[in-house]
Amino acid sequence: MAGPSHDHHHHPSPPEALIRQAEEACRAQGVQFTPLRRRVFEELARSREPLGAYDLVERLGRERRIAPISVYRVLDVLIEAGLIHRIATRNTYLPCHHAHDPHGATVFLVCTSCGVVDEVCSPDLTRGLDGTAAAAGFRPGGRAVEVEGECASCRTAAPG
Amino acid sequence: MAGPSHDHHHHPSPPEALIRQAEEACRAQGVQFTPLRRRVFEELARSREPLGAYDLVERLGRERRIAPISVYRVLDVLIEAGLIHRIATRNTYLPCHHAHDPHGATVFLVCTSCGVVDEVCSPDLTRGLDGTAAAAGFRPGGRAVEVEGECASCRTAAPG
DNA sequence: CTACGTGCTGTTACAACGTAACAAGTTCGC
DNA sequence: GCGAACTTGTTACGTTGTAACAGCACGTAG
Repeated sequence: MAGPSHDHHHHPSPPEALIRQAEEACRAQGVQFTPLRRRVFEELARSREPLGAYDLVERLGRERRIAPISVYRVLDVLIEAGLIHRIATRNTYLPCHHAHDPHGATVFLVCTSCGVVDEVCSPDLTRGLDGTAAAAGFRPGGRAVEVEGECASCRTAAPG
Repeated sequence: MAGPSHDHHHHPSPPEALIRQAEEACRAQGVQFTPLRRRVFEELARSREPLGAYDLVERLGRERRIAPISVYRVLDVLIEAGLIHRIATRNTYLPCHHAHDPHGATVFLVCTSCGVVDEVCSPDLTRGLDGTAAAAGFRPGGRAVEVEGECASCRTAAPG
């Protein structure tokens, strides 16, 4: 694992850029970027950490009461359109930070200390994952992988 | 990825063997293998698929009413002792099928069709995962990875 | 034997997460 | 206008997970 690698973790995009990209992606896919969907996406884009569905209910509800079901419906649409991801180990959601290689695996590095999630892609990992799955005769669907641990900032801040 | 591989998916152990191993592991760790804990583990060991906490509540409750909290407490202990795993994407639990290399990653191949979960280890994958995490300055904790897809049986049964 | 600590389970009530069913408003094309 | 497709609102409910406290079993010190 020495030498140059294609691994890279994203440089976090500013919320405005993310929102513009989301709007554009919706137009390209023929998906409506309604006010409610925009508001949900904005909250996720502006949050440092992933948010739970009820976090969104609360934040949107400060302007006008929104039912949980409405938030869940919006989240489903945004996931379907590839604009956000769901972190299953945390029941939280975060905006997608880069166009994904459809043939690559996505890894979410979830920091158990500060809660921040880094979204990375790796050809090495994709190979390892595909090889492992193939050896078991398994055909992976979306290969979204979540790994919990301690992020770089937290490691240096609180050495263990 | 051609040629011999160390990848292997487990040959499912009979429930009795699993239970004996669990009992032994408890003794070795100084953890009590109480009747309730045994019953929970037995249900998991005898099930073809992972079970949810409330599945266990129902199954154990056929003999005598058991509260959800009791089941959750037992599950926590068994997880802590390394005897079972939790599948976060499904909110279900399954017995651990092999002693884990503490330096290796574990992958759960979750079949979206039949629900069966295969637990595999792979040096290739471990390398890919460690490389990816290292590139981001991330120190992985338990590297449990869940991948959804279609298992070998379901692929041949219902070709897509 | 009593008294106390520790660990496991029971009981009750509740919090958090997620969804079903149906009504109503909007947009678009005919 | 009229209907079709889509979006959101409203109400109620189902599922998953936890808090707080009581009781019981067991060992051990006095």
